[in-house]
Amino acid sequence: MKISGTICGRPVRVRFAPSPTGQVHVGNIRTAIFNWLYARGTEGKFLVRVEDTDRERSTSEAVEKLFECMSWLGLDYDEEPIFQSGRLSDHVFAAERLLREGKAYKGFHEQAQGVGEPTVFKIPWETDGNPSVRTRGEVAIDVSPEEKLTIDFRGLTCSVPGKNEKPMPFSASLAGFHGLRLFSADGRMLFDMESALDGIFHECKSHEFFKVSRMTFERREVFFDDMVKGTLSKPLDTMKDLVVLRSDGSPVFHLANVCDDIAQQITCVIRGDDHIENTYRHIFLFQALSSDAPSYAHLPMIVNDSGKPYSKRDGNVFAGEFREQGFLPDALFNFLALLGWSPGDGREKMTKPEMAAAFSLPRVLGSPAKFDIAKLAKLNGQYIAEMTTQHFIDTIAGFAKETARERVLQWMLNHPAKFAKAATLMQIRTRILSDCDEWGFFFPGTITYDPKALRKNLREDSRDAIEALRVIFAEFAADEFSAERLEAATRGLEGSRGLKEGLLNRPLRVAVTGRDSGPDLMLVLEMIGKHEVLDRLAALPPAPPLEEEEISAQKQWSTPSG
RNA sequence: GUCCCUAUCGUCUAGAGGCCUAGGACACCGGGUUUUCAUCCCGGCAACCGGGGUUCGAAUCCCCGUGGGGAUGCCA
Repeated sequence: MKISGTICGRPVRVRFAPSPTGQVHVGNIRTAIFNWLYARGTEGKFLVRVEDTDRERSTSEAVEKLFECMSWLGLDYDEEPIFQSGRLSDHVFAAERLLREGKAYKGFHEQAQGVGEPTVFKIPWETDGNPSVRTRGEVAIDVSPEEKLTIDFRGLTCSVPGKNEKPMPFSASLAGFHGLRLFSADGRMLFDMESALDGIFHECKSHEFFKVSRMTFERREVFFDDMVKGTLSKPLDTMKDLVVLRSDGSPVFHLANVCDDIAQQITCVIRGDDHIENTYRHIFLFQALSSDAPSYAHLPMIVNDSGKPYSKRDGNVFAGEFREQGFLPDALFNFLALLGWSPGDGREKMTKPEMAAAFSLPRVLGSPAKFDIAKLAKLNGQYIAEMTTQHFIDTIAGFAKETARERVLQWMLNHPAKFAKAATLMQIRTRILSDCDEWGFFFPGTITYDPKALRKNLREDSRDAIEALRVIFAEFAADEFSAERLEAATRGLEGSRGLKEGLLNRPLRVAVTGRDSGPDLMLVLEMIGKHEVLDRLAALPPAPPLEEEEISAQKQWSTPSG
């Protein structure tokens, strides 16, 4: 049973609106995922809008990467994507309309000669009957009397006492100051804006005051019900008018974004909570353009260990990096969906349809989440473990091709049967696909030795035993080189030398594979084959000396603490 | 400075006033299985930021702090 696909009767339409900057950040991916989940869970539409107005960074290559990333993750979308750059005339037209209707004005500051003036959207003065604005009551604010206070249709500018009474510049749109009155230090009223309103708005009158030490006004605030965070609000007297068209006539993000949301008939904007401040202003823009503001859901950010936005410095950030390291798209999708959201019943590993069915915006957390790569790796390993062996082999093969892993490709090409067998043995211990780089010991050729393993497991006595095993193994016919016989021979030597059963396994493993852990040793030996095993046993390198780092680490360990 | 958002184990989270002796997962530590490792199973460690209220009762509601983040652009 699916949730109804409508809000107030309108079918759900959400969008993913990334800027194509070459790489797709995990934060953006998660935003896309939440949008997608919401659309799919409500039988709504998931749309894409490429916000490519930053021409410096937006290249066709970047756009291509973006779509490639979405398809990799299985983020299928419903209508033809739109490109913001192609909608320039619409944006400029909207700005002209705002100007014509007196909802915007030209010029903000004194501009340099010869340069045009920006178009500025005015936070509307008149808000009676506006369902997004409410009154919060009378407030009084201290003003620094030594600084000038000016009022005109563009807003109020003054200074307010900060720390140590030091005047801090303050400016805001006029819309926040209904019923404004200015007072001097001795409590005398200097100005009552009510009577001056006509002059300010119709004759562009400007007022200047000195020695104002207090102002009172009726505070009003813009508010909306965020589907994630609940009711959010901001006083109008803390807001400024915003530029919608630059001096050169190009639209800024706010205008383009709102126009396009209107054009795409977006019913719900799901985006990062770094946009909350924008939303307060966008609501007025929607209204000014005769459109109902969509509902909003602001997602908490993904942060690093220090609580800062997760960035390049913190490890993998881009979809491409996860892909190259061998994370599976479904695992990454699943993991990211669980950052800030949970189905509430303890389920973690879920399919896309399961997530879509369980997803709901009110269940999304309001607080930021840290990116824990270890948990992703575990989940990725689970996805790998649950593949059929054939699927795993195909996945590794595809991955090796895609990431141009020459060595791995050579193994596949030259020893297909052995490769398949190696994959079978390694699947359960693979967490990320790039782990396949470590499979070299299965195949003929030089192997690398873990120096620590070599030192620990191949001292003189065990080297002697290994040599004895080599001689025994050499007696085997090639077709007798089976796990059972190898096992029997090894156990036999241990018996005759009075060694504990199994004691030779580790030295033997290190001698042949270069490492001290891995799949069943005898199976591995059988796979590698008589010829190669004997070669390696004969060419055993000496144990390397302790490296300096390790020595100092050992010293630290042996130092009694406290 | 001002404004906005935010606060449960190290991490992701469950938690809608009494089901809470705060549950699960990852990580970590022990034990079992595996002659290793991994998987799997069992167990352990480990949290309600602080202070005030409201209430018979607060992790949960309110206020004030504090910490973290964001905004304060003719960036997106």
